Amino acid sequence: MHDIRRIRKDPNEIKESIARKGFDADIEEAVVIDDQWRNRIAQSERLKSELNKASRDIGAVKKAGNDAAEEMKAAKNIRVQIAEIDEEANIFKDKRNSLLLTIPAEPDEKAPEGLTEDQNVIYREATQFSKFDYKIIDHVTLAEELGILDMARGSKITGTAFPVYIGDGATLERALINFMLDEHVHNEDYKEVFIPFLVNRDSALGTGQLPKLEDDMYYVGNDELYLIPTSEVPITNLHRNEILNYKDLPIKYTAYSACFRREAGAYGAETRGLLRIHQFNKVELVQIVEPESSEQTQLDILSSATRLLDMLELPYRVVELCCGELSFAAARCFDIEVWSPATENWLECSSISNFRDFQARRMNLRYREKVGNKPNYPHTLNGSALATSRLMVSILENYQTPERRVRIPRVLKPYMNNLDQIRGNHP
RNA sequence: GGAGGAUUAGCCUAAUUGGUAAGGCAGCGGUCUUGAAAACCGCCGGGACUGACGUCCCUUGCAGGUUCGAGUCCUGCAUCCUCCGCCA
Repeated sequence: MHDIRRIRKDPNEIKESIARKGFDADIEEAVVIDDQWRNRIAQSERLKSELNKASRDIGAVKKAGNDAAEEMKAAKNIRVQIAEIDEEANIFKDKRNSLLLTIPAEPDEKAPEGLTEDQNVIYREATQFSKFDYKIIDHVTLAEELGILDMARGSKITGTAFPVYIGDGATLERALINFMLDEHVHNEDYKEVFIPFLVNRDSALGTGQLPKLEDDMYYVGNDELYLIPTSEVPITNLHRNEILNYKDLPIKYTAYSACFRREAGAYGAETRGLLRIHQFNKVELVQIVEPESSEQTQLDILSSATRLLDMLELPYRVVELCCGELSFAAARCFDIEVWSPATENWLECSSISNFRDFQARRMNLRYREKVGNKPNYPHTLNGSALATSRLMVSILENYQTPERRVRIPRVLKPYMNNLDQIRGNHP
């Protein structure tokens, strides 16, 4: 949520800024409503001051054994006035806040201009491609042939685009997750957390999934809970409504979670097999840092993620999103894309975002630079490192042999009982 | 799910029949000291207004209610503890 004081100072600054994202918002209206709120609050506080004084006087009169009926009557009158004014104040406050909650984060100065995908910028050119002198078949055909993936049964037990991994496929999925977590925890200094996969409404509002993405989340009505679309939501919200000590920063968390996305309206060729599924696995990195260091932190997270792809020896490139492609809460974002040789497509397997103070403000997350100082908003960042489903696609295709087997990437072998190849049903 | 108890600022602990949150520890700044400790002084939940000094409002798990006035009384909810029930 944006700083209403800043908006009041210069409504056009934010208006122009979010226009880079292709957004428009009635910011003047928010200021008008805020004026109304301020007006009521000032009145209310003046009356409360009067009431407090009157009450203390009544106490003194009664203690002295005198009658205070008149004074009590007057005081009651003040209370009634306060109730009326507070009610109005709350209406204005709610109205102002729900308006503010629909205004997206401002893009970073460095975010490239543009509103559509083709205006994204290649931030880092593709790494070395594998050369094949035989035909590579696509991941679904191969995986189902090998018997390590079963889309049809997933569809039977749950619905379309809920994959079932079987045998070495299931082990490979688990190997990827464990490999990535181990790297972040043991070869970097992230703290591992295991979080709930359902969150309440306040959490989803805090990181900015709500109100905009309501239709993209699975909602459990009985308990008013949302299935998480990413572990960013529970992890970042761990410190919602807290005031952190500057000595605690940076906070670095990593977690595995299943992620659930309804992907409303998304069907077609791009959804084939594991390309776009309703439940997938992801290892996430989240950092809470002081504002001055967030730009560097985002690059750090980017290299933590690309390091995994280097180790997995998969071809990838890094794309920086233009303003219009940035998510609601993001100020700047890098996507990492792995190569699918069968379809000759780039597949997004990571998104690394700097939210600056946008999420912190929404969730009232603050830190104190020094004792006695006013609390300040930290910057929050996160990045997938990495989402497994498209890695799986890329592994199945890039590590495919002429015999239609799949070699196991070197770094994953220890996690696969030193298995060399997935042979599946092939001899 | 049921019964009983608990929740006061980072931690610990007070507050008479309802009278407007007292204190300790830790922490930070200062005086003193060669340095440190001790001692002493100040700060030590959030917010609004103000150039500043300050003034005011809110805060006893959360949300309501009763009252001139609520940590205290009433209702609902949450969390924790104990016991019972259920359960991978």
